[in-house]
Amino acid sequence: MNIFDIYLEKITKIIKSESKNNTLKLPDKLDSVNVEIPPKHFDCDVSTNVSMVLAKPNSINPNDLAKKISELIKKNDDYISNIDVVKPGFINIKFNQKFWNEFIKNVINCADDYGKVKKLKKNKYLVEFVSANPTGPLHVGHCRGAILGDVISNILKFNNQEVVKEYYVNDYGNQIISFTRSVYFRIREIIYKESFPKDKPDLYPGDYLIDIAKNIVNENKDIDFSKFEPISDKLTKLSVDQSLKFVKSNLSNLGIKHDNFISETNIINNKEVEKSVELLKKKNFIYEGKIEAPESEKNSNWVKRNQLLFKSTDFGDDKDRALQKTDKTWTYFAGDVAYHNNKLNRGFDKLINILGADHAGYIKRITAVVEAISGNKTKIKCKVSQLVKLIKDGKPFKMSKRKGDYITVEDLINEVGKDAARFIMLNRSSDVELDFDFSKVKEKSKDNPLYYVQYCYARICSVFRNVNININDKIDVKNFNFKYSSDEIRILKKVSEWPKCIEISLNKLEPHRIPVYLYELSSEFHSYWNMGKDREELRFINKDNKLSEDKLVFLKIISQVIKNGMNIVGVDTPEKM
RNA sequence: GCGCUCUUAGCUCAGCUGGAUAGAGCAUCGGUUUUCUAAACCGCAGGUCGCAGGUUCGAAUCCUGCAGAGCGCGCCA
Repeated sequence: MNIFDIYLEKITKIIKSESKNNTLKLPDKLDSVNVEIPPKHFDCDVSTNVSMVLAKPNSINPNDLAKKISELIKKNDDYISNIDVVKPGFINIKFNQKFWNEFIKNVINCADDYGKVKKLKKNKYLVEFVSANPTGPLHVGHCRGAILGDVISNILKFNNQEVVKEYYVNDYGNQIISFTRSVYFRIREIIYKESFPKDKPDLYPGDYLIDIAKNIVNENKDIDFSKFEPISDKLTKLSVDQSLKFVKSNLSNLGIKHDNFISETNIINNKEVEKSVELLKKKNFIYEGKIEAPESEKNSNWVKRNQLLFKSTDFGDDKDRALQKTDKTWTYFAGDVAYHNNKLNRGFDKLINILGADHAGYIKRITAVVEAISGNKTKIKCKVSQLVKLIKDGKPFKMSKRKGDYITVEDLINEVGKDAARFIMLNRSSDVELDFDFSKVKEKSKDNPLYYVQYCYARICSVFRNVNININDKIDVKNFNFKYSSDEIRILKKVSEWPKCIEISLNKLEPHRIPVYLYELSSEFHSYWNMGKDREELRFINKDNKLSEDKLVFLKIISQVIKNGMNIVGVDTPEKM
């Protein structure tokens, strides 16, 4: 039940019917008419700008028009206790007890579904996220994008959308060759006691390669490791598999599970690149040509060469993009073209890619590919997760690949826990760089928004515990008739904003709104709780050690919203803290 | 040089896709526990929404220009 939508519908109906009677002129579009949350200092529950939008086409003062429309709204509506017209022409509506009764019954009946966007067309989504190179465990930088993608998927699923979560494995190209060679040297270290060549810059030095090498040696007694060349393909596959084991375990520590892992090598071996290039050629988006040196290469020995290019400039990209190297192998981009063609062939309605800030420059060419192949039928939305600045002991902490100052996801989870990592990483808009302060995240206080929200839930649970009622029991509210004070209604208003929070998070793919909202709701609740210290009538449990029906239902719906929200964020709601 | 993102209180950030007197937390200072969980609450103070124009009845929000910060710009992936 989204009370803002309900009243927007109602108001739209009223003005349309007035327009039919020729008593009101409407503009071409009614998009800008809205029903919103009024600022705090007004004593009302919802407000609308309808008269300001309609004033101009009717050449009438918005205040006068507001008076006329507010009369029409109030007529035949016995849920309104008061309706005001305020300064520029806002109409402010205050609801009566009957309204809040209906509202509460509705929330109780919706239960786990409360907040879902109604009348939403069911779409098939593909969310691609993380897709980090399979050359080692995930580090903290990957973490934010991972959580962002996971929670965006949760929001979509909460709204009954079909979602496939996918990880694209870049197991092809030069980096993987270096990686495999590094593993090979580690294997020689184990078997032939040769020390690892530390001076070669193209090798991966990390200690985790030792574990990978050990596992490979132990699990493949039949392989002859004496020479690299004969086993290179096999070793590549084994190394990537081992590496992905780390990655999957990291993700699972974060509470994340992908549905698919798609291998770039498979895509290339299946000739999907050739097929995609053929397709684009037919559509006239591919040609042979030369590209200019980038600005950063102006002074180097850049050589212009003829090569296969994709016309991404047709779609607003800075330059056309190369598909093939001189040695005729495919570029990374070519593989990605094929991968996106593959996505499109699987019949998704919408594609979502979560990228790290360092890959933002890639967005234009990939949206260009999707547009070119699908003929603009399937939309792709790329979300960028900005950098995470680590702060330890009040100082910025720079990560480098050198041993020792490299924080992995595992380190992070060990230090702060899955829930704190998820909640804190989500608590900010993904467009903004995030300060991640280790000491603060571990703190069990108000400084830590996770505990603040969880504590709210735990407090509610403790009330239920004290009166021996199971918080998860269903409540039959059919015959209830509640009476709430203005302090309680203030919280109910916040509860009524939940569907709106979900709707915006969904439309804009901005999960940070959920933790922000949950914090605000919790704040209202903690505030109310403390009022009970001075005013006995505001306590939940009365003198006879009973919980009134009013309070029971009141607590129930707050806990319900917190639970629904925390489920989406993917963190626990402990009943005791 | 070009592209993307950002700039709101001393610090870290929200701000509902254009609304009303711009909101939180931290830090500072002061107060609240014989009472349902003080991991909490209450109060004081703090603002030229980077700057300059424009669109509009109305701009922190949209457009243009400028300044600053970050990231990126390969036949790497």
